[in-house]
Amino acid sequence: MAEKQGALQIGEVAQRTGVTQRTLRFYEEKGLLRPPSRMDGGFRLYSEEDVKRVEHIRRLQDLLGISLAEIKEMVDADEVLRDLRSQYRPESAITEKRNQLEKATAVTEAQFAIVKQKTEQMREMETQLEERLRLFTRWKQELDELEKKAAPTRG
Amino acid sequence: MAEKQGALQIGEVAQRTGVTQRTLRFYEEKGLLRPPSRMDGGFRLYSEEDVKRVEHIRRLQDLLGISLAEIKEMVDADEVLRDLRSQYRPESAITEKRNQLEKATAVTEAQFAIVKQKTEQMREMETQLEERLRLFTRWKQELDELEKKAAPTRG
DNA sequence: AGTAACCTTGACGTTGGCGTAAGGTCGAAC
DNA sequence: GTTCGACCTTACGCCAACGTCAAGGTTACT
Repeated sequence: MAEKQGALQIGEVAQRTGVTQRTLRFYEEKGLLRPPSRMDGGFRLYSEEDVKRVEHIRRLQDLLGISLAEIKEMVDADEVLRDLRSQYRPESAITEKRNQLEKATAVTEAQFAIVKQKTEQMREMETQLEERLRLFTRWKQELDELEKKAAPTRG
Repeated sequence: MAEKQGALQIGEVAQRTGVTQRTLRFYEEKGLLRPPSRMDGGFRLYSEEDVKRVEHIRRLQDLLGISLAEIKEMVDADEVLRDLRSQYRPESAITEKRNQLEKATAVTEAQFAIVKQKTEQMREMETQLEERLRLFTRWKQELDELEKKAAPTRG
């Protein structure tokens, strides 16, 4: 029997996600990744879900440019989400579920607000740059005409 | 005679931009801000343009989440832009101007590409979060109905 | 001329996000 | 049963982006 079906060692995860092994252990240390299962010898065994998680973390880092502490909060919210999804059957403790759901909603709404605002500002910056590019091409044309006047039909 | 009309000391700039004086000196040190003029005693005197610049730097930091080194490149490009704008008269050295213009265009296009890509990804993230929120509200409704069935018309 | 508020440079401290050995263990193959 | 690459923990190192004194000079006002 294999340790686990289709489990990945840290090296493979590192390759596939583009981060270093150090980074993976670091994320685990900081609570961004749940401690993965281990082989008998102690080697870490990651799942495909873990890979997705790492990619998600990196996207947040790259796009939002926020700290790992903040990312941890977001990712913890995702964890709540998974919990809700998995044990959606047991009808016990409905009020607790509702609480979790409320909390997850709140966190997600906060994220959404941030992302929305940033998206808007990004759009503004985009149009600004676009305008600048147009300005440049106009200037180039002006330069062209200046040169024509200065040296008309030479050669 | 005032040292300069409407010039600002470092404290005022700090207040207006929301950064510390240390940060302003730091940016100057790193070449992100041109060394401002000084009073006789050595006090820094900033212009309104400098204020805009600081705000721009912070926007880039916040929105794009990139390093100050990268921001410096962008801001340097802006400087070229200003140069072009100001000495747009002298018709000497047209080819040099064209060169600068080409360079500025290239840099701006690179920035634009980055910003465009990030904007797109942000939009994706935005819609993902939106969907998640919808999912949550659906779940809440389901919970409501579950409760109705479990305890019908009580009280 | 005194003084409070503001500024100067210099230098060391801090925090986040990892990098990089050092020394030992594990796993598979030969 | 040894070899060898992948992995383990521990721990110190490093850079960016400032924070935080310290010791003094400047300005403006009275």
